[in-house]
Amino acid sequence: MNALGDPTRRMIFERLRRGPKAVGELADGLPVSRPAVSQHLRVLKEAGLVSERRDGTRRVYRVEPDGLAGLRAYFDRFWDEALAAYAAAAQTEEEG
Amino acid sequence: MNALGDPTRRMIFERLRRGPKAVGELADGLPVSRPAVSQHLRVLKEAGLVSERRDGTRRVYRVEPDGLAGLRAYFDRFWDEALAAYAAAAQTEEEG
DNA sequence: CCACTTCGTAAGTTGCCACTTACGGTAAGT
DNA sequence: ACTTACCGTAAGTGGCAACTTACGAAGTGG
Repeated sequence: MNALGDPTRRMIFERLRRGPKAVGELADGLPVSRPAVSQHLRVLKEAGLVSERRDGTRRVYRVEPDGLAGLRAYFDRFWDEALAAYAAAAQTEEEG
Repeated sequence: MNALGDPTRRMIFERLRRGPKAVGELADGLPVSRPAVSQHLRVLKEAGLVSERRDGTRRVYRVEPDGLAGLRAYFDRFWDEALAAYAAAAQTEEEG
């Protein structure tokens, strides 16, 4: 969650959702240098949102479904609770 | 999305999902001062995640369902695309 | 009218983090 | 062995944002 706070990191993550990409590929078209992308990928990796596969001298990164599922679960739970609280408040107001 | 990057702001938002709360209420129990909470609430408000209602000298904040729905939609779309890309990659590998 | 509560904002400071450049390491080709 | 491609990391810097304190505005009650 903290990991997706940075806009650049979100761009990287969004590019990765289309499919696996190497670091250089990701850096092309992004307004930051390749090392910067590399550092962002480390953060995303530590957050469990991406994983890495070595392919020769290249490192191919891809979205990690489990990490993404965690985020989804977080928001689903949030959604449910918020909606329940909302309904409860509306009913309380109706009764009062 | 940027708005939920900060941990303190997430705490505030999570407290708000249980139901509406005033600024002072939110600040109690949080490790930051009341003005800090107020500033965070402004950010959340500009992001469309919370809304404000005046009640005497108090300002009661609550989660804005539309904003929350936007986040949910973002992740749903992300989830779908990532999964589709994943399935496509798996099939390509199977064929190859 | 005055005291009290609740809050937003202004101003200033500090710490962090996103970024760059420079470097070293590993794999593949010739 | 040499070169080239691709990448992670170290080191250093700048800017931003999260925080504090201080203050003023708006509402309520005696």
